[in-house]
Amino acid sequence: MIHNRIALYRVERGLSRKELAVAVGVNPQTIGFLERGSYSPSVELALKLAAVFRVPVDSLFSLTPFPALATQITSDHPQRSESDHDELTLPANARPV
Amino acid sequence: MIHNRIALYRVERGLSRKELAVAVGVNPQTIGFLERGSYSPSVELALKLAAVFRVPVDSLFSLTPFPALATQITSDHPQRSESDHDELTLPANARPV
DNA sequence: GCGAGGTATTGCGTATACACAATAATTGAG
DNA sequence: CTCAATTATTGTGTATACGCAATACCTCGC
Repeated sequence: MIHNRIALYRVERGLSRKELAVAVGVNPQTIGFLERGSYSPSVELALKLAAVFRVPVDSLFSLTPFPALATQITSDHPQRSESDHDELTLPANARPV
Repeated sequence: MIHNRIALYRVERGLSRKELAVAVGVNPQTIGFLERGSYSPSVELALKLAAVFRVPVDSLFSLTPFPALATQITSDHPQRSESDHDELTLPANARPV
């Protein structure tokens, strides 16, 4: 089971699915499928998505659920600590967006 | 086209293909196939491999060829800089939420 | 010489990632 | 309201990731 933050990053960057699809060279439906179901694309696609968002693959895909945003945001202008982007220690019942 | 450093990391850690295969839950032939051909496994498998080696996915898989070791090694006992493990194609300005 | 462990290679079967088409539902702008 | 853009959903087809079995090669220890 794979979890991802594609919808999150996409919306944050103000991209439509079609735009993102074009950017990584797949069909818009593939993006849609990726965002709602949790399915595991090829690393190639994962790398392209990560490149578009300019984030490491590990912050886009995870074997464990991503924590909900509310549990991560401590301030509107957080000073980044080094290890913010990885692991979770939180309940699995929290729905990642 | 996908490139990877699986053989490199595996040998470095002193693992056989069978051991690595067991560690990530696939067949030894799959590891062998991964190491010689350049093919693109699922992110799930990529994440598991990265977890075994304790390195980011981006340092294990890349859309562009990895530089030969000789071009990277500057000293037999390098002092690790913060961004050594992150790769060539992506600038290190990763901006996690 | 022998056998054992690691690897390479081939072939076949199955599951699934992804393409593509069509339609419907939703929302926002006019 | 109408129209357009985005998204959701369903269905079909193809390529390929991966499992599994069998065989062969190479190197090392006996």
